[in-house]
Amino acid sequence: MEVLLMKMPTTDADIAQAIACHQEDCSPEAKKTENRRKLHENADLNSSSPSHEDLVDSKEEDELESAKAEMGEVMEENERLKKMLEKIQENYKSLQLSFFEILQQGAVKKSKCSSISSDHNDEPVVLEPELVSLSLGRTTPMESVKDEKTTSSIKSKDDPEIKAGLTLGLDSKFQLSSPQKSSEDQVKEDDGAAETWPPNKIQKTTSRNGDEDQQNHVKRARVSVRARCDAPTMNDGCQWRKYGQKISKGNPCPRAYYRCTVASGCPVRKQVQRCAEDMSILITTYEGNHNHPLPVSATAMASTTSAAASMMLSGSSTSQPGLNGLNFSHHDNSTTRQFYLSNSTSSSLSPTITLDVTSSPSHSPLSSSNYFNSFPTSFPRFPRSLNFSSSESNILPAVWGNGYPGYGAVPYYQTQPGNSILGNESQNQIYQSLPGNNQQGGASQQSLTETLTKVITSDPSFRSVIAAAISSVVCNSAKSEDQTDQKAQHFGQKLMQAIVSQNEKGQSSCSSSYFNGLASSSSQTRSSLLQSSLPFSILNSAFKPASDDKGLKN
DNA sequence: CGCGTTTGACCGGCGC
DNA sequence: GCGCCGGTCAAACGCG
Repeated sequence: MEVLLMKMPTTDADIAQAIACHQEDCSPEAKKTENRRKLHENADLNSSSPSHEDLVDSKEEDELESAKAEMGEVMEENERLKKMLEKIQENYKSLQLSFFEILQQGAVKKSKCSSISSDHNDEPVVLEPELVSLSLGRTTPMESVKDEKTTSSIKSKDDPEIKAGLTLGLDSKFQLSSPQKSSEDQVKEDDGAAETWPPNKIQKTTSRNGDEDQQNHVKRARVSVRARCDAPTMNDGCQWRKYGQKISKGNPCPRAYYRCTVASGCPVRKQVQRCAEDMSILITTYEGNHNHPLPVSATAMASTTSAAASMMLSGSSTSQPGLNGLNFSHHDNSTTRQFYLSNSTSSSLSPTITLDVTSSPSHSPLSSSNYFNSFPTSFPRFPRSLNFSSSESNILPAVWGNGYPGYGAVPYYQTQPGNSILGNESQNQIYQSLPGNNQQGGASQQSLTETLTKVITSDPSFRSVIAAAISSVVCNSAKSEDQTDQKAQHFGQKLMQAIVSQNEKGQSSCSSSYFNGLASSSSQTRSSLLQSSLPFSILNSAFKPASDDKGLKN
């Protein structure tokens, strides 16, 4: 049983090995041999005192009897253990089968759902069977359709979103726009369709099932990026239009609401707000997925946020208590990286993952822990946070922060006294050196891309995040017999290997070890692990043929 | 004139 | 039921 306690057998080979080990250690044959050896030793010793021969004989017989009895017991126990092992093995297999059945059922539902949606919207809607697993215990696709129907009937104003194929609204459909994609044809990052972003729309839906309602809430993932930034907004490569501003409670700085205007009907929104305790920190919260091709420079940010969201959702998509609530934390030489996975049953309507790309925590008045504690008003439980506070990522916000003069309000570095204490001259230099009328400026965006690339390749946490997202594609592809998917799978595996090797070369991190742990398992174990612990739809659009999105408007 | 921002009103959820 | 709060809308306004 020690074997079982130490390591659950995950494959048939493991189980067989466990049984073999157990037999080797505790088999009656082994015991018998041992007893015989002992008896022989005793006999040798006793032979030196023939006067006690009779006594010895009777003793030997007694010992023999007791040994036999002991052997019998051991054999019985061994049999019991064998049976237990077999039972466990059977249970494991049946559970595995059930799991895959659930996945397949989800796929069928999703397909039906998509077809219904396409009928409803008069727009071709891409079937995304890969997204199926995401609804694992979270939400049913049908419910999403219900949401959209309700929405469309209640709020016809937002029809563009719906017409654009905005069905199956799942915020969880954060998808990574891969570098390949951006370098190629800029296929649609996401049929983004999948967003029913405005929370009130979802909230409007009268869910008959509280559980499903909760599931919807859980799926509404946000990615919040904390960055030192002088500009009113970060230049993430997208075009944004401000549609509102509010003074939120507990923060003297107004929160600005932006909507993506790259394509009409794009459901992506972002909220921009200065950190109350450090005006130099800009908190940008992204929600939703773009339903249009993104500029090259925008794919970097989209990829980052999508991958981060995928990590978070990978935690929320499983109901294992061991995963949710985990606090992965690692300390390297100079920085602390933290990855909080909150309980999936969090009361927070929008689980948020935070990418902290501010300078080193020691430079910021907000240490990571303080930062987390500063959240309770909006996210009462544990916000999920990826803290990329490191010196090398320090320049990132500056690049993001070159801003859109045409979009932003009065720059905060002019109006906010707090910014006068910014000790980040390099940021200002970068910002000021950028062309004033640059909106999709090549230079700045190139530098953004380069910076992001730097960060991604230098930060093991980032790599892990992306690796996790990639792995989801690999898993999806593994289930598909489609040749394209197999290619994608092959590519994903290569990429994973590359990332893992990068991680191994670099500093150790919790995230990387997390990923390495997955990668170092046997392939069978790994695939099952990944399937059970990671989101399955994060990256799919990245490998989707561009034609898949041709039905979308814009 | 078109486009984007501003800003007060409005809406819905949530807690008491 | 009421008030608070976050989020959105849309008319008014400004700018090029």
